[in-house]
Amino acid sequence: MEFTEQDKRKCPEHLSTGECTKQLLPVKDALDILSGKWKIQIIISLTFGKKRFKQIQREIPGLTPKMLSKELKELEINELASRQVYDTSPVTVEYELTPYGKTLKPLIGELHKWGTKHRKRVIASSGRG
Amino acid sequence: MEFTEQDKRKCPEHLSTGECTKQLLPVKDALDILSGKWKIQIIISLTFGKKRFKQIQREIPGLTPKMLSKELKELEINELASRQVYDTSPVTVEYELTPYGKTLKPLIGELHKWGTKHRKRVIASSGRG
DNA sequence: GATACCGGTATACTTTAGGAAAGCGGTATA
DNA sequence: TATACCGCTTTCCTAAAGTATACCGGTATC
Repeated sequence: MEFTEQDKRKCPEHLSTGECTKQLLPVKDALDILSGKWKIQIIISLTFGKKRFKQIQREIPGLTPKMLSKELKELEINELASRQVYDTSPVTVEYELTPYGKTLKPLIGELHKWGTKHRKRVIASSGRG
Repeated sequence: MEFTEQDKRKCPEHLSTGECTKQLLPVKDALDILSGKWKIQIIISLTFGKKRFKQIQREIPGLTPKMLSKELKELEINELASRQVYDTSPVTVEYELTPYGKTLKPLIGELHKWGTKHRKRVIASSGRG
């Protein structure tokens, strides 16, 4: 049996491949920055205002200092969060979303929106099942 | 030195913690489904229409059959994609986004939007640095 | 002097994600 | 008979992500 003609009708590979790869890169960039178990949780925590190290850790259950430290460094490198050291003793350190970091809000909003709907859907269907 | 009063002014923990954890769960749900190296790429590929197994693999460079198979199964379980088997021989299998899967489009749109801006920003600053 | 807070680091470990390569039954093609 | 396509699965392995635990200098509290 011959599939070639069928393929062209059902799966217009020649039309999609170029567009597809063009879409891929920026989406991957965004996910690189947001993925990982803790990063978004930290960002969300910071959307509610300045926070100190231990304070973030207390807000996010299970987060170890090693992970928090590592993630905060990455957020700093990507200029999404800033670190302020106050010359008190012992030192006070505050983390804050940068204006650039705040540009993530619509995206997080969409994640929240879709996640909420999905949650309802899953709960509803598990109730039935 | 006393930090307690300062803390209350700068870091209103009592105001944010409840809200923060409320935001966390749905966002984590959404990321659970989208994170991983291939899932979004596969979803994007499917937004351009029905695709066959090998066709998806060809469109996404580096994607092994093992990974594709695994990710497609997860997409099916989450009802984001559907699998259609045609009784030809050898068998023809087509994957397609479900209507529910298509509800991800705005979210992917935001990922794309932010990713694109970020990309420009990074390229611009690496040019300066 | 013991304890507890702060903002982390260091070390060692486990777990997970992902990659490489081969192979399966079935069919068609040379 | 050999090769190549389809839609996968299996096995083995590495690298990265994440966890557990202890610790550091400094200060304040009991």
